[in-house]
Amino acid sequence: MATPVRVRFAPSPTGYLHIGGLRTALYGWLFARRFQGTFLLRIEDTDRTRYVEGAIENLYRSLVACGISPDEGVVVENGAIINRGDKGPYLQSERKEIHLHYAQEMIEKDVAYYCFCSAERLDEVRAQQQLLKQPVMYDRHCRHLTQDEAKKRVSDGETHVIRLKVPVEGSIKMQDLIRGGIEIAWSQVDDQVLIKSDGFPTYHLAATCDDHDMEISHVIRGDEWVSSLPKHLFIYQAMGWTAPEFAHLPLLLNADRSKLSKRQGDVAVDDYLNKGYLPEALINFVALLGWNPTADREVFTKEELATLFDITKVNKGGAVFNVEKLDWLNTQYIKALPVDDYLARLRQGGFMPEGIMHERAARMIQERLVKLSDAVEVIRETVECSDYPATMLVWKKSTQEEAVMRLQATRVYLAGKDESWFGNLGAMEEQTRAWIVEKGWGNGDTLWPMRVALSGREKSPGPFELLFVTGKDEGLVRLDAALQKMA
RNA sequence: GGCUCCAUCGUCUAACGGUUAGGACAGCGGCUUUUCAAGCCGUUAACAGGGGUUCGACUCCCCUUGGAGCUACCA
Repeated sequence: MATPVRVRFAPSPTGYLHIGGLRTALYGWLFARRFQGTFLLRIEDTDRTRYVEGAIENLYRSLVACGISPDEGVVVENGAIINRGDKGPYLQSERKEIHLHYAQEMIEKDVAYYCFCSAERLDEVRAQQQLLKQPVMYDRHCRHLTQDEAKKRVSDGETHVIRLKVPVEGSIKMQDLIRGGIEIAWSQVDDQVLIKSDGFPTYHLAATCDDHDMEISHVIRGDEWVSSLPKHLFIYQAMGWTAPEFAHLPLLLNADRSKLSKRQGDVAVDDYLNKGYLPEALINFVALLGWNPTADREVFTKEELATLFDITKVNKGGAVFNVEKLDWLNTQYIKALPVDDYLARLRQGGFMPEGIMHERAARMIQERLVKLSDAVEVIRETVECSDYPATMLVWKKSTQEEAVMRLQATRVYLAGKDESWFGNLGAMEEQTRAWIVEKGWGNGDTLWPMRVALSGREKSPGPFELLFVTGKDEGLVRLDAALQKMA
């Protein structure tokens, strides 16, 4: 590839990073990595009415947490939003003058015009068109004003916008990396507003000019933009610029196949991270929504994905965000975590109370966690011995007498062991099983009462895991309590 | 309403004219087993419908149906 690959992720600072945004960003990142290109972050904040305080920081933090931080563009350092790179500024609101300049240039080239129509008039036109079931678009009332007249009204201070003067006839054939060819008739394309009456640009002008100025080689964005592609292409052509390549990503869907939205589950990346989904798992999962590198593998690091990524193989249809598969993936990732890393993440997420028993419990449950936040409850259940009826101590195929007898023997057996013996799960289990065999007992009639005595629960981790967690002293205390219950 | 796009198991997907349509999640069954979870093994389940093109269509074309997006001085 001759020109360097430069891809941007350009969200609006209207809240948190949406899961769909994460995938868009990820595909951009993967694409950039695949071709040793640059991944940059631009903030599209031209709509001042929708700006949310702190949103940029949140967006950035989420990207970094997922390991796809930008190489260039807007970055947050020590809490401050700064521009990194020589194609800035990367905050669109700081480019207002540049956009205005381009818009005026377009007026000179006669591919844009001033429009003085009031919001009321526009509403009326729209209502009328809807009533007649006609295509709803601007009626081009001001398109035929002479430039001199229009300029005079502008200099007289009349409020105005600048609109794109798109062709009225023929059609445009466009190429999309994912969809292939798309053709749209110009009769279907509106004279879109480029500069709003407040002087700020709309997305169409700002994104197009900025992509050009920032030398973006590939525009990777959501599906919702395909229908405005003609306008963007027209701007490139009118300005004499070389257009980048485009790739429009299919949408992420709710279970009912509607556009992924709040309501049916969380949509903010933060929500998932806070619940203890590992960023690696989230990335892996989201990458596979709409694309798959092989026929027989599911678990990939993002570096592996980057070497395999082929944007032309991305699916055209939308993909349902299926949390169950995310859960499974997350379990895989948690299990694969080195213990220290695992414990550190539990602490960091506030999912593990301090205390030796809690830490031991955390080690024991690593395999059974779906997400880190589940640890809170599972640790508690593993550490605490809840109250229970004496009858629970009796195994289904056994009797109370036998349970008492086994528990007594077990107590004596365990009392004879060193504290350190309880720290080696493997040996503990092996030796105890051998001891049971030696006694001629059954696993069920011995281990069941032991496990219930240690946990107070019908369902719990195994007796050896529990002993590992309680240690010698607490273990004996619980056995005594059980014996007491049956006395 | 108009325009554009999309369509393989319930879900995510593989297939790039010739396969018994493959994998994964979920489900179901079994093994293991002191319970639960995990694990292991097995299994149910799909080419939306109709026309073409072709010796041969999941793959190409058309129509129908269904779905989605857009249709703002929001992005």
